Amino acid sequence: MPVTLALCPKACGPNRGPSPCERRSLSVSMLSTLDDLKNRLQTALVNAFGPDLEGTDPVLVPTNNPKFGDYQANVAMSLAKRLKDKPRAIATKIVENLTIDDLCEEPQIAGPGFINLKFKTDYLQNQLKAVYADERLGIPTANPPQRTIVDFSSPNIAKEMHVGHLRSTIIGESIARTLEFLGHDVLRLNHVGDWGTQFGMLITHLRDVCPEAMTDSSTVDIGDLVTFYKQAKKRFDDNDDFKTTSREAVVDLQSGDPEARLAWQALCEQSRKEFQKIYDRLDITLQERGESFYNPLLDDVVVDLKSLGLLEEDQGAQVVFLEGFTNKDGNPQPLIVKKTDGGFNYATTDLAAIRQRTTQEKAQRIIYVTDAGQANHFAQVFQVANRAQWIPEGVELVHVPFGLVKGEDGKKLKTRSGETIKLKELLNEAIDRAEKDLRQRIADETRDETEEFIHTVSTGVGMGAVKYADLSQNRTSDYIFSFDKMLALQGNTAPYMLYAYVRVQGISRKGDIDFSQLGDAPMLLAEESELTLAKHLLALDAVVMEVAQELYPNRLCQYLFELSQKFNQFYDRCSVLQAEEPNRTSRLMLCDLTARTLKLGLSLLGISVLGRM
RNA sequence: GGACCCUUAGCUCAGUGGAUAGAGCAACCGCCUUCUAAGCGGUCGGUCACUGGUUCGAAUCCAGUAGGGUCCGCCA
Repeated sequence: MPVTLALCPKACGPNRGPSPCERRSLSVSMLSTLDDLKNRLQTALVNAFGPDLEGTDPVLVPTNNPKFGDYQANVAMSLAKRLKDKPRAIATKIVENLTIDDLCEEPQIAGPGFINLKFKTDYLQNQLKAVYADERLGIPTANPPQRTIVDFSSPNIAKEMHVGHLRSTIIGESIARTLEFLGHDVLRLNHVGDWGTQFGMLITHLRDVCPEAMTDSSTVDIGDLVTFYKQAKKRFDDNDDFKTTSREAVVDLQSGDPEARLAWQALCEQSRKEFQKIYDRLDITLQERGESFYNPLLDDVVVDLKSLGLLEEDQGAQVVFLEGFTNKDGNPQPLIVKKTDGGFNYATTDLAAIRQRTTQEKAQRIIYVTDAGQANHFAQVFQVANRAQWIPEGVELVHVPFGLVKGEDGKKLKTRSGETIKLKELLNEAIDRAEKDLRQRIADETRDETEEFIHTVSTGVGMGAVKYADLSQNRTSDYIFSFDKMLALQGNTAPYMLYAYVRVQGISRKGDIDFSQLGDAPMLLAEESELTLAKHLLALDAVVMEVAQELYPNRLCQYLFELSQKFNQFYDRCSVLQAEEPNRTSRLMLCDLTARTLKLGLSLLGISVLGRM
C-alpha cells in the first residue's frame, strides 16, 4: 500500500511558519518533487482554463495501486460542474498543457478523469543518488525552528512508575526526537507531581521511620517507595492523630518550614533516582520541572483572572465559569482555580505553566502528551487561557491524547492479583522473554554466542519491542498489551524491522563491504523490487514531516514496516554480492540506504538498531 | 444533564473525500547447494454498527439511532 503523503495543506496556513513547500532548495526527496508536480499542474490548469483557476488544488494523491502509476491528480472531476464539461475532457486539456516529461512518463487518463502519473526511472535514480549522498536522507530542516515544549511522562513523586506512564513517556520521547531532528528548539519537560496534600502524610511518616531525613536528605535511602507510600496511606486512613499531624505538615511545607522542606526534598530525590533508572533503560531524555516550580506563580493567576473579570466566587471557591460545559443542572460548569481552603489545584498550575512557558520560555508550540481522560481538563484550561488572552498570537497549545493500555482480557492492565503493573517489572519481563527466545534460537542453530552478545540483543529487542508495540498503534485508540505479539519475530514488530537491518549488516560482513566507500557509482533500478524499494526510500521526508505536523508516530512505524517488507522482497529476489557490476554496487547502495533509513527512522522512535541478532 | 472517544476480516489493528477497503496474526498450500528461512510467494476471509444527508465520488464529512468506553467543583 502506498504511504499517505502529506502535501502540507495545513502547514501552509497562516501562523504556522514556513511550510515544507517553501524549502525546496534544501530538500532533494519526495516533498520537493511533489511540490514541483503540484506547481506544474497548477500552471497547466491556468494555461488550459484561464486565470480564474489560479490556486486550484490539483488534488495530487498517491495511487492505491501500482498499475495506475505513482501519483494521480484528481482535480478534473471536481471541476466538471464549474467548467461545464466532462471530467475526461477536462483531464485531457490539463494534460495537453502539462510539461512534466523530465519527471514522468506520458500521463494516462483513466476512469472518470484520473490523471495518472508515473515517475521516470532515471529521474528516480538521480533522486536516489542525491538522497544517498545526504546525511539527512532528504529530510529538510525547519526554517525557522520553532521553540517547542513537549510535556510528557509526568509520574508522581513517591509513587513508582507504572504501566500508565509508559505511553506518555514513549510517545513523548518520539515526538521530541522527531521535532529535534527537524531542527526545532525542543524543551522536554517532566511535569512531575511533586506537590500536594499527599506530602503531609509522607513527611509525617518519614519523620517517624527515618528521622535523619529531617536534617540531611542526601544520605537517606527510603527503599521501596511504593511500600513507603502504602504504609503512610494506611496510617493516614487508620489513625486520627497521624491525620492531624499530616495536615499540619502540609501547612509547614507550604509555609517554607526548613525541616518539612528537607523531608520533601528527600522524598523527591529518592523518586528521582528511581525514575532515572527507568529513563536510562528506556533511553529517555527529560528535564524535571515539577508542579512545585510554578508555586510562586499561582497567586498571580488568580489575581489576574480577577482583574480580567473572569473570576467568580462559587460555593466558597474562586472559579471561572466555562463556555460549552454545563453541569448536571444545566448550569455553566466552573473551573476551580482556588479552593475554598485557599489552596490551588492542577488547573491553576497548568494555567501558570502556560503563562511561564509562553512568556519566559518563549514557546511557540506546547505539546501535552497525556491520556485521553484528560481531554476535558485541557479543553477547559486552554479555554480559560484563551479567554484571558494568555496565548500569544501564533502560539499553539496541543493536547496529544492517547488511549488506555489494556490486558489481553480487554480490561485495564493489571497483575493477576489485581495490582498495578510496575514499569520496572514490565520491562524486565520483556527482556527476559526476548532472552529466552534468543537462547532457544542460538541452540537450534548451534551458534556460539557470548553472554555479552545475548545480553545486548535481549535488551535491544525487549526495549525495542515494548516501544514499537506502543508507537505502532494509533495513539488515540486503547491498545491491548501482549508480550507475545510485540516480541513476535514476524509481523509488524520491532524484531522484524531489526532483522531487516541485520540482514544488511550481514551482507556487509560477508562481502567485506565498507558502505562508506562505495563511491560515486550510479543507482540502477532495473528489477521491479528495486524500483519499489527505491520509491519507498524516497518517501521518508514526507512521512517525517507529517509526523511532526500531526504527531502520530504510528505513521512512521507503518512506513518503516513497509520499508522492511519491500527490502525483504528485494533481498529475496535480487542477489547482491553475487550480482555483476554495475548492478552489484548499485544494490549495495540500495542496501546501505535502506539500513540508514531504518536506523534513522527507528531512532526517531527511540529504538536502537543491532548489528547482529 | 453535559463533553469527548470508539464500533472496519475469526483475532489485533491501519486507513480524516478518490478507482476493486488494506496489513499482521491465526488456518491451509508452496519456496533454503546461493548474502541469517527471525525471510519470501500463494489461498481463505469484510453489509466498514445502523439510518438518512452533503458530494461527480463517503469507511472517511454532517445529522440522527443503537452499543461500548472515558471524563465532569475543590485529586492530578
